[in-house]
Amino acid sequence: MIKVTTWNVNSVRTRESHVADFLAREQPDLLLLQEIKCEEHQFPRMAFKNLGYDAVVVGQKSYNGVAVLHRAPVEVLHPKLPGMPESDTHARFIEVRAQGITVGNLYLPNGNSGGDEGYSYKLAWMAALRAHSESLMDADTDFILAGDYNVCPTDADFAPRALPAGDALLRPETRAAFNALIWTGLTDATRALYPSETLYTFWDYQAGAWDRNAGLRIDFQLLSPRLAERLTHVVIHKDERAKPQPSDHVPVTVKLAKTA
DNA sequence: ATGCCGACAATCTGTCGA
Repeated sequence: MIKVTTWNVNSVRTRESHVADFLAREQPDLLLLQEIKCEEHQFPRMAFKNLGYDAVVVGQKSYNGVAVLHRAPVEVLHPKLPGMPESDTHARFIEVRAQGITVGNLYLPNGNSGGDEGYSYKLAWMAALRAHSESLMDADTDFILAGDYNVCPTDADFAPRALPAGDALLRPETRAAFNALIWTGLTDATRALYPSETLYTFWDYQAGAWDRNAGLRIDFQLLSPRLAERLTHVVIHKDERAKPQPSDHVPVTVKLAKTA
């Protein structure tokens, strides 16, 4: 069995105790973090090392940033998304190899800020992610692409009035790009096990979104075909959002059965 | 709800998030 969790923590330094509590309680093999909002030297390694977890970190000052916490050794395959230009300095992707699986941890651009340029960046990022998935499929790799996608793929993935019309998370071009990624052969783990339930992974801090359950489902674990066949459990750790000083996102865990 | 909350950098207000 392998257990992998993705979690946009909205600052790993602010959420250090929440992350430590989660590791101690849930013991995932891999914890994929997004929006750590710090540089690598600021990452609170010791708090997690004490629990038996090491970290590989791709950080930057103030914004973005991703990390993978792991108990067994991992190999870093890519510290940024293949296909994006060198000039792109956003810390949004890290891919590791662990326990016979390639795991891409991603923080996809929001696309609502920066005008046309900001939205074009989102679409370029999604096109590169799709191309990367195709290349992994062509190589017959077992892989997971997980993280904060900043996409509501269908109208079932956001609460009524939780987003304004025309938001970058639900524009037709955004959804088309997400579908194109899925159509490389990926399975949305949550929908594979819960095809028609109302499920969210994010609730805005504003406007009482949590109290009104005005949420979004934007955190996904997408599985390559053989891994999809091994999928046994998906857990959306909704209780994390009710804690004091929570992230606006909650963790999403998948469990995959051992290979036969 | 083109900003209600929250994090960050800077220094108190601006930017970003989704």
